[in-house]
Amino acid sequence: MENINQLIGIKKQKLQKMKEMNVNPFPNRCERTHYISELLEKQENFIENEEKIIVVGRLNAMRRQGKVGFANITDNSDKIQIFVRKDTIGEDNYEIFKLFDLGDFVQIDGTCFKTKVGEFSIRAEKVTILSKSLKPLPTVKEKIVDGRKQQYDKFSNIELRYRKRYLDLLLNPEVKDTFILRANIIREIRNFLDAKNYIEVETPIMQSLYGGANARPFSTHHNTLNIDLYLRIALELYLKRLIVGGMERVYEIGKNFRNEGMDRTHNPEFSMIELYQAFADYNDMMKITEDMFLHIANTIFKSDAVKIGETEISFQKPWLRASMIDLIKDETGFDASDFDLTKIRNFFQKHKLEIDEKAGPGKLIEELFEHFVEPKLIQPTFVTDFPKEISPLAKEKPENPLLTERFEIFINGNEYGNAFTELNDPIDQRERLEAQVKLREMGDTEANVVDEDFLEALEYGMPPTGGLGIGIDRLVMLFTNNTSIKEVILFPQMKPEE
RNA sequence: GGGGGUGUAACUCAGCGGUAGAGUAUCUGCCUUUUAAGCAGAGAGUCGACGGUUCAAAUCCGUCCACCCUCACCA
Repeated sequence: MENINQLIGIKKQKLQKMKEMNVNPFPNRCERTHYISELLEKQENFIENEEKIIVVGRLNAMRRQGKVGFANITDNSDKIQIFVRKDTIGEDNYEIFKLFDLGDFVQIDGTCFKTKVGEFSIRAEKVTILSKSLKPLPTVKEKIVDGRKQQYDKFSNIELRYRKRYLDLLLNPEVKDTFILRANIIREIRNFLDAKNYIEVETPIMQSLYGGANARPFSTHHNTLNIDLYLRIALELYLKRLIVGGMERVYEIGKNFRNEGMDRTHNPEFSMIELYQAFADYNDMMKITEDMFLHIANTIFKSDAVKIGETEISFQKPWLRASMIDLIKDETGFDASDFDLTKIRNFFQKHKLEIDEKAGPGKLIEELFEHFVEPKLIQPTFVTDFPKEISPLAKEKPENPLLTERFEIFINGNEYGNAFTELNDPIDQRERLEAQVKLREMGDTEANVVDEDFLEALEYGMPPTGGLGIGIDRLVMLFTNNTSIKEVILFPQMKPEE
């Protein structure tokens, strides 16, 4: 502790010296004629014209040698070496230069040239402090070995990286790349849907009733209204109201909040896209899913596939499609199609799996799927026909009332999305939600609640509709080859320090 | 919640019962084309927190905290 204060003290002294020299260490304005990347792209031009240029950036390396010095500065576009010579910039300005620290933001006026060893650089004619850094940035040194960048003392402490993401972004360029990719992926989702005449909407995050998923909510309180509110756990029920309202194609990209455990694939607040299309069903949602993933892969990665470790995941159509019950049968030989609870429980016992006594056959079938099948679904797969018992918002299959027209998307052993032919029969919907309430009374804290306003909307009439939800964070993980959700969320949830 | 791991200087790490170490960063000196600049020197630490064992604890033991991995729970 003493030490860091000492380092800060030294920097404050330099700041004080600048003030004594009548130099404002935090000026209000600066100038810039070029981004660094613009100089690098047309190096020869800038050298030949001897054009006066001005760049701004953060100082991230300094090699001073007597009356001359080299430094590297970085802006949002790239980095460049600057060459500062006492004879050129003058004695007073050189005194300022000597007070520069790593981490300072500076403005460099000068011209471009190549050094003796051939590095494209800026010969400074004037250096200006733009913002003095008081806390020492961790130092990461780089060296190019055989054309590859070798880093030394990389800023790699995971906890520090997440808690101080600004340092992570600054010191680990690949982290910034991940979040740029995230932004691009979301943009391409929008482009894809906008081109199909979907309307992007925003629905309430604070809701007096929550629904649309099985999850425990966060709750809060509105003082003026004096009511308790919940943070949404899904977008679903409000988007369906819009379908009732005649918006035939809608989507929303936004955060959901679930008051549950956290791990490599779960953050309490996470981003989802949900889209709904009137006069469509879950088959249409499969097509949209395939096309959307392909669109992202094609536009951003110029490819139909991504590589995860040694595995290549191909998004080429058509993806595999198989029903949950068939997949279980293929994998284990067990036929659960009759939903015989005793038979299913016996199968659980045979495999020494823990049985949830309160669970019905549908829930247990899902558990069998998760245990035996899910990890093996590597290539993109639509797992279809979920038990009705665990799908309270999905329409049942006409030929089998135990099942629904629902699918989930599985890739590389993980779930990426959920979709169904939406239940639009208000009487059936009421029964399903009331069944959920019974589950809640039996202690299931994640069961749905009855949303009378939503049911009323259905009573006015909702057209046949297909709906689809995809986890944005996991999608980004997939496309950026990350195994932790914290790597794709800028500020993941952390316990407070101290 | 169970199991395993990590926590030492601003950063990256070594040390694992006997006076707290290295590299980088910082400071001082020398140095007008360096690039992980160099050379010489200096300063910098409640060894995550609190207890215990011991003549002696960064090191052994216990409790707690944070983070990571994993299983369970959960989308």
